[in-house]
Amino acid sequence: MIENLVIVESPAKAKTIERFLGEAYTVRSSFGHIRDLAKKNLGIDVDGGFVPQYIVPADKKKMVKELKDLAKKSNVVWLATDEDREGEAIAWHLFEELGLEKEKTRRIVFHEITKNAILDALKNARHIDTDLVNAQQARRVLDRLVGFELSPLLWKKVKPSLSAGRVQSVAVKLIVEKERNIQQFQAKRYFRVTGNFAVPDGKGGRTILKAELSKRFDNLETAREFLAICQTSDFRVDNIEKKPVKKSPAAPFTTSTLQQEASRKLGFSVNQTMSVAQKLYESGKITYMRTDSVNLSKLAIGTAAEQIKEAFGEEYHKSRNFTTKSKGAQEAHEAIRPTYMNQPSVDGPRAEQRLYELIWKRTLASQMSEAKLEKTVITIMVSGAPERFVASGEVLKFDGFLKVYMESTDDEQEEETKGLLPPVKVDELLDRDEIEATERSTPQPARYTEASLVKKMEELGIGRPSTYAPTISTVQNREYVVKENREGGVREMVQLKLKGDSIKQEVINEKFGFEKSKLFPTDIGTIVNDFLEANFQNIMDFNFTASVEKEFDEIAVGVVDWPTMIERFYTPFHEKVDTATETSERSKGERILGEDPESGKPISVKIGRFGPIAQIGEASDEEKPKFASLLKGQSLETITLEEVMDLFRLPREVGKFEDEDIIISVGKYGPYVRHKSKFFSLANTDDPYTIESDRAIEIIKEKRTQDEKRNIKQFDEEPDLLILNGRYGPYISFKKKNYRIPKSRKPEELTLEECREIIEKGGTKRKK
DNA sequence: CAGTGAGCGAGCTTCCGCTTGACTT
Repeated sequence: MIENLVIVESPAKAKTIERFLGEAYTVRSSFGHIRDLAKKNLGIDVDGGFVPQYIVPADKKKMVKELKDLAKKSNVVWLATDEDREGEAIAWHLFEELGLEKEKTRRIVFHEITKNAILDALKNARHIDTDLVNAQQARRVLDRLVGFELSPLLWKKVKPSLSAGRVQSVAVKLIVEKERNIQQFQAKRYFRVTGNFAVPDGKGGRTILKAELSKRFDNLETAREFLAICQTSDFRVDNIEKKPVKKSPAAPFTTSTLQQEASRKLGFSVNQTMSVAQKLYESGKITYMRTDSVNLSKLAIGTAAEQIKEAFGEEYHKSRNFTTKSKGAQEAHEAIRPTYMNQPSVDGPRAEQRLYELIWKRTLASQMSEAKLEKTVITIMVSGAPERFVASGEVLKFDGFLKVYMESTDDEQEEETKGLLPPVKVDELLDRDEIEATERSTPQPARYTEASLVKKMEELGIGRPSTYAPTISTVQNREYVVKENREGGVREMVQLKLKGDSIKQEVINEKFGFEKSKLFPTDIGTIVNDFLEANFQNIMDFNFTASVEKEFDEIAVGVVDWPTMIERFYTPFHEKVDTATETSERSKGERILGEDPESGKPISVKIGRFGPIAQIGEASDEEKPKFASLLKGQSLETITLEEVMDLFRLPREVGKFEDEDIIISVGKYGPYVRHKSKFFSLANTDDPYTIESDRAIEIIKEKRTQDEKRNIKQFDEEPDLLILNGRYGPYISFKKKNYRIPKSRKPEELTLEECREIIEKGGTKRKK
């Protein structure tokens, strides 16, 4: 017999709790949800009042049976799943599936994994909250209905295997809309004027006071006029204003803010952040990493305080409690923090060390004093013009939390570092050193990174901490969105410089528009988005989730009956699905761009069977149309007639090498050189339209030497058998199959006999 | 691994939110 069986969601949590509770308690985990809707026929009896059909997935059966056996032998079963909608539902599914008896079952919750919190929870047991469970059932059923009715519609109207859903479709919409904003964006040019003034530094030397003109000029003429006035003007200090400024630390990490900061400071993808955090959590170094709470336990606040006072002194400490601002936060856990605040660093892989350090610093800083700065603003009058120059500087009076941590921003605008300003007095006349008017361009809207998309989704209340990373993977796996780098362009900017008595004009080449690891919509993503927008406006509305969440809340407090709410949503929704099935055309994103000057046939672009293509002529023509695939980075929406005509210039023959033709073309994996029926990829910097034979031969030779390095060894008597160097180290390749080489052997010393032996044994087999 | 773009039809794809493994040759 077992006295007490406690069931939590996570095995790492189970281990910790078992330690706190002692021998009278057996602690197990459910590994999240144990049941889900059946996949066949929606898994919902729509006509019978939306009755869900739950099943235990195959990979959970063994675990559920084990729990069931343990539960039978237990006097009391404590359901200690998370205190939120999903956690309550997991408790209920456990109750149902394990066949628990009400008198022997207790529902308990805790928000932090500390001994006191757990002991406290045991004293405050309650029953399962059926209303809250119903709110979860409504959420689950709604998501299934939306996902499993919209996706098949897309298979019919766009392309097989596509998907749509309450969360992913809105995430794609954000990216599509951003791209369109950028396409429509009209940059404005303007002139920014800066002045350098020489000031005695009080030690016999001179120092420079940098200031910016409060006005920007729209064009070169007005900027030049102003500089001409400056030529003969005096510059006098008009006003000096000093004021104290305080900076406060950011709240401790949630999943979303951790993903953002790890992206900005460490360059991690959201997936990478989560898997590294998972490792830290499993080894007991940090608290749970999927959370929307900024709350810290009393224990953490206490140990942080000790740590701060000891390391930096009393004046650096300020205890704070943060409250969450994010929509729909359920706060079932603590913020993400180190388990032990007195450990500034940990052992382990570099990525774990770095992420841990980030978490430690952020948590510590959140309990530290504000930084105190003194901000100084100096205004300078120009005798010949009404405009004024303004110089501003900041001096750190007390560093406070900045001693350990400073939050980064997504803003890419270069902020000039402003330090201490030189000592000047009101009415002092300044020596003009140099005045510059530099042409600038208003910045285009910033494309999303993975992390900034998560931030936006959190703001809209779309998705949960456990789904941000998987959703971002889904939209990329479906090829709605691609993450990539894109080359920018170069533009000419005019600069005017007034130095001494002369004004010089110069043209500067400025790079712009370079994008690194940004999210771009694909043609399919755009077409699916437009199709959904045209037919399901309500689901694509950014407020859809927020408004259904309100209804789930009403179910959770018992005001609304859940099948009624679902019925209200489903009836009009299903009608729209039916209408779209019958009336909408297949969406191919077709655009007609013009006529082929040679044949007079129409030139168009659309989505073909294998992706975006350009086409000359129509399928109904006597002669078959000519086709060419679009290149990477080109899109149906923005490609021009000129660019399409270029596509038909491939494949090109550029010459001969070793008596065989060299052919340039573009395939599924980008531009390539073909020679002796072998393929060689072009580099990013090579242009398939202009590349000549010399460069093509160079590419062929480069690839050949590379292949030699890949080949470790081969045998004349058995040409099919190769010892190669691959992604996971050396291996044997034989008749299209690969075999692992035992670690104890040096690959270059293997004989043919030994290789055959390894093949015979089948290498190391995959374990099942 | 790279060229394709006819047509038919069977069988399959898909959601969100909880959780961890698996593991490449």
